[in-house]
Amino acid sequence: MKNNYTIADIARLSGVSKGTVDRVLHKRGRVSAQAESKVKKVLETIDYQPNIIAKQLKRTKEFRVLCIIPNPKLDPYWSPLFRLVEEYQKPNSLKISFQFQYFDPFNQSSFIDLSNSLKFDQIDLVILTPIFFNESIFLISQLKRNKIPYITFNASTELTGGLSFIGQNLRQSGQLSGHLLQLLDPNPGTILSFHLKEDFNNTIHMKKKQAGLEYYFEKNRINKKIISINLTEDNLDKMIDENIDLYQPKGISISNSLGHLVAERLRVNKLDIPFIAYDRTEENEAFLKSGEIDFIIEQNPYKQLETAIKLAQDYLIFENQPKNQYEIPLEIISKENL
Amino acid sequence: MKNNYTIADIARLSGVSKGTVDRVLHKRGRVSAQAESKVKKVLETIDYQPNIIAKQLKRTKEFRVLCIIPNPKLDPYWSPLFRLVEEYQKPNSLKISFQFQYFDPFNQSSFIDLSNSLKFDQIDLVILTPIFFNESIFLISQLKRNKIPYITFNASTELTGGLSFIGQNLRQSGQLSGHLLQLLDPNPGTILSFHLKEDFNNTIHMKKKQAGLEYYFEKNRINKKIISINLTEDNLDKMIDENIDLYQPKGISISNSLGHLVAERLRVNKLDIPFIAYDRTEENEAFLKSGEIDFIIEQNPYKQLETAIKLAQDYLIFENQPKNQYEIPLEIISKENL
DNA sequence: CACTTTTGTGTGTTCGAGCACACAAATATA
DNA sequence: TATATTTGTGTGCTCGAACACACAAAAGTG
Repeated sequence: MKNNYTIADIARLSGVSKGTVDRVLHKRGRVSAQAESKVKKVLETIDYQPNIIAKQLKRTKEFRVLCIIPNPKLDPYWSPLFRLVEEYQKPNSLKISFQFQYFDPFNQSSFIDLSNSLKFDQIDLVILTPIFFNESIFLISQLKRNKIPYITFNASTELTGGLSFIGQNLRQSGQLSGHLLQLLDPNPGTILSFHLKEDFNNTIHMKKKQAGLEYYFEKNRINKKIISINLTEDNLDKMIDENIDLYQPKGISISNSLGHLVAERLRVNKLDIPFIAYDRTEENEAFLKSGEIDFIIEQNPYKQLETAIKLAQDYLIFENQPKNQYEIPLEIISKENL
Repeated sequence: MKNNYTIADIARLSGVSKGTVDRVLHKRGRVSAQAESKVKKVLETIDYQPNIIAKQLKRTKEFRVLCIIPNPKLDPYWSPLFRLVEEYQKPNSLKISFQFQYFDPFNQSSFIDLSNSLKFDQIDLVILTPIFFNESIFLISQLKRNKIPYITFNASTELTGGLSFIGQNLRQSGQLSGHLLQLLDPNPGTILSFHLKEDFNNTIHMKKKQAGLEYYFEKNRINKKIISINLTEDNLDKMIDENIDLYQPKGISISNSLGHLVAERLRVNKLDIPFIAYDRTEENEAFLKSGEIDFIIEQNPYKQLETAIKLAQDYLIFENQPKNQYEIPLEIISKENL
């Protein structure tokens, strides 16, 4: 059961030189049929696992990882990523460099511009957040053409071919949101589902959460009507007020991290409507404390990107194939466990 | 900002040989005052980070990690650990070996026996589950005496000195349990908190969960009375029935993974009482589906041990000091997101 | 003063994989 | 048959840290 055979061991066991063993292992030709069979016979009896440490020491080329992420400055949801950017930008002795490129999470054309400006010459792996559906598909097709492995996080594209996806089951999070709303007010009525400042049809996470929310009430045959409202205009406050006034909802959910905008209206209008928000931003936490927000469903983008980076290192250095998908559990935050 | 200085670089820059640089770096003496100051001057201007890969290649000694965990065969809660045991027992090229030692999670004397039989001669790191408070303290004091770094997971001992702890905030999970029970039935009344087959006073996780549960109702001034019931006898079924009958509770919680034993009684007696169970065992999942269990709070011991193992490797090989604590988020499982 | 011991310094080898290179033997081409 | 080319094989160097070893110069001892 003991291991740790080296190329020199194999050479000795098969009666050839380590150069020949190396040629057999890497299929580089220049080996006679006899020599090859001798080596292969030995390889069958032992379990040879090359020493990755030695392999990495020999490597002179630096691996380059490109991270395409939303600008942490433009959305509090993404701001925790800053710490990771700082940590992984400094040089290390592992011969892996990380390069970060930002786009505006509220503006798809900034994602397009970034995609077009990218050069994949010397990139060994890409980590990206495909929050814009169509544009991500284009970018990913480019990666495939260039045969660059990629890891997605936070949102999935339903496209196979990536090395790994790290994130939550968004549909499930929608269901969870529905369940919590139902617990908070079991009476029949209307649920308002707000989609703020984003293009609902092209932003994957919104669609999936919405689908999960609807599925929950449908599957459990609960007498509640879900009204989905997209607001991209400037006078958000007024629109939110009007919709709440119109529908008199028994519960409110929101699909991105801007819940505080809705909570603010609840506070101003002194309304006590069950409200589930997403993401642990400072603003949302404040409204959770003061009671306008009943639960926050936290997605932990920091942990997602951290996992992606660790997987990338593990893949490049130790040649460990990651699992297809890693689910970061949803955290449910209430006033009590803040 | 570029890095990757080698010992040879430093030798050249300071006008001495790499042997001398090495002696300065490792404080092994045999260096003249002049030579030392020359080398130190260079070290101050550059940011030398030794190449860990080369360091590890040179290492001949195998690191030995001892994992002291509950026997996965004796409790369904721990059974997922089997996969990890299998995966990490096979040899790798990293010169780290993992050794697993089991104790019975329902029997503290088995933990004592195991503790006494351990030899720490050639152990470089210990990973353990300190579910028995007093006995763990003794074991940990031994580890400290032998200066063996250790990582705890699943339960914490409140003792400092460990490398890292991986687990959940148990107190918080008790609060969460209380919150969910409150949502399921907001009326005043009694909550039964069962502690089955375990010594309440010596099992940390039970105490902490209980404290969290009580704190939730206290802090929010909710008119509910918490009754804590310890059952270690054989005729559990009868005792559970009697207590439910006596107190007519508005909600039930349990502090370990044996919730299915209570759920079974709810089914037999056709009772519809809100019930929060812990841990995603097969039995619990079945009762979640059929409705006796309303929520399962999952602690994911697999992910905990996996994290502990990864941290151990990272610490030994790459000399990365882990954070003091890693929280694995609690997962809330309901019928909808099973 | 002759010697032993200590101090200081540089050189060289090892870990294991990977590859360049030297060089013989076997074919191919003139 | 003489020369050129291909095929097959082994040797040896490299990556960077760590440490053994050789060996000088300096200091200590009789």
